[in-house]
Amino acid sequence: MNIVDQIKEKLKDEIKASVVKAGLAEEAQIPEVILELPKDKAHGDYSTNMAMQLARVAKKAPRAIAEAIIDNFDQTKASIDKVEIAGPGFINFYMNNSYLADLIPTILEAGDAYGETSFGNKEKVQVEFVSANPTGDLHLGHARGAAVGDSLCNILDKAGYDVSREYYINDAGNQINNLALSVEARYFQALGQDKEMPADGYHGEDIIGIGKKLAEEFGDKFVHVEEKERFDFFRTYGLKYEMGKLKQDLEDFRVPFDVWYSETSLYENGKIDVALNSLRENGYIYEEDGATWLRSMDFGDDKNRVLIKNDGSYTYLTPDIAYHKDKLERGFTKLINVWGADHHGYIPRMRAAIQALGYDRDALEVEIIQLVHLYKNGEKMKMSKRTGKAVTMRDLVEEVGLDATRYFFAMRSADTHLDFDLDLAVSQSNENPVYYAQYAHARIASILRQGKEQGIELDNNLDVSHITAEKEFDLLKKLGEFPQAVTEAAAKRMPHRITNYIYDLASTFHSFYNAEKVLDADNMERTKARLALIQSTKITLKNALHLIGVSAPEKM
RNA sequence: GCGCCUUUAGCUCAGCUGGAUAGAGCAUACGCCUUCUAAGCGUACGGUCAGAGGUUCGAAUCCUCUAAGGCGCGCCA
Repeated sequence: MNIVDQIKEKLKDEIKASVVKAGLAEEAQIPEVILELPKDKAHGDYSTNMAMQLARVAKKAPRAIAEAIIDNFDQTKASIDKVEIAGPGFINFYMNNSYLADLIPTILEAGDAYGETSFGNKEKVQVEFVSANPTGDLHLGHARGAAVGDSLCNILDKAGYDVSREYYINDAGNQINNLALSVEARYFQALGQDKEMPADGYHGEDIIGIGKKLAEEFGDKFVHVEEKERFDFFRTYGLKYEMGKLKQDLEDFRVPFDVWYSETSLYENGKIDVALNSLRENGYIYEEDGATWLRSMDFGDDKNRVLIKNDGSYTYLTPDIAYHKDKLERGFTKLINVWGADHHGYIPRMRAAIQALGYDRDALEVEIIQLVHLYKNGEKMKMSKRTGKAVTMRDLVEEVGLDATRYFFAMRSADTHLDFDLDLAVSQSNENPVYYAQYAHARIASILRQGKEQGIELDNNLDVSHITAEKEFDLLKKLGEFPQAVTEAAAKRMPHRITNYIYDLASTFHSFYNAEKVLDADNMERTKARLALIQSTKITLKNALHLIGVSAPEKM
């Protein structure tokens, strides 16, 4: 628990004590003390609505209750300068903020670890995201899912969860056969021969590339090979090629995975059969019209679902159920799936399946990523996977830059439709907030460099009592909020909270920078204290930026 | 038809557990570099929180209904 939390706890305890002392309510009747950070500075550093909450229990007017509370309040117990009653019955606390300076050594010592909390209690959480079919390039929607998923994992990790990041490889279904046929067609075409693309073929440029590559490497060798063998080769080759590209693209996007989970492996090790048997034993399976069905309606789905088609093959759902069963058997108590909006209808059946397997349906949580629309020259760009005209993640990063792309995706709440204005993101103007945040970091780095050149070193027994200016305390307060920002972003699964925090912190620093000078040869004590303050800011800013996969440059 | 998401300043979006006068950025207007990075800071302008009811000390926030836009509703994945 850091200094800020400690002060808040003291304040809460003293509020409760005052309520009891004033005879307003029994201890058990007191609701949890809510401390807010007032938006308006004139309302103090913290405020509570306790008096309003107690109005019913105490049968008194809120302002009278507030009077009674502060009459019994011991200010010395929580570093308080002044207490006031305001508005309908708010109690505003004005803190003696000198305690905040103690944050500096805490942050300097914690370094990269600053912001870590034990909120998650090491709970085993599995996050599955991206999981795009290996049949083409990653497009914008995947990029958003990758950015949000990765940021979420980083945040959960920081908040004390035990996180596994996983990618489910759909390497078994029909789409892979279509991939093989598409590769085959492109190969023939590269050789100048006529070959039509399959009806559900993949028209991406990457597949054309594979065809050319194979033609160059093998010439017309596969034209003369038997069809079955040829198909198998193209299937294996195409899959390997696509997966390799996919992994590279994600790595370049700063999105690492702990586990790449193959759908095919579920066929090979019999886990699908095990899952089906389990469902059957539990009595949630029946046969009809030559197919095998799951009674998902028993658990809130609006239809029952086919597991085995009348041609004997599985639907997409079946191996996925086996995969989720496997996740739970590996000891994860929370499964978070990050899905595109076009899959949201899939949630009830997956939840139902988990329940039918005998697990808690709420173990599965699905974060839906809404669609991304790309705008260029003020016009919406058409995106079609079929014609292969979709803008790929790689194109986007190349054009916009990695940091800006990651920041842009992390900036918005995932459940809103995102209009990605390409012209705006590409422009190196200050409209792009990533520069704003990075600039703050680079500015700090520059001051620290110059301090060093002037021979000013940070010593360990620094005296923080020279922190006295209002802008300094504003900055400290913001630094102290970081652990809570991480906790809240984790609890609510909202990475964009971190981006908001970053922006706030950068803004607070820029404001400080313009008001106060750090390096001052005439006041070496204060200079040292301020160097420590901005070093703390640098650490916090960098930690926060890394949570959303954005770099913190030393120079700009 | 049913389900999910969205609707807040001219534009793009925040808004925490229901809290005080709803906030940023961009755009517009005006200030601030002989001084640590002006990719910055400051001031001003800008609002029927889609609409209507309800809950209560108090609603952008919770509930119901309506409207608009998006997505989904396969023995596709």
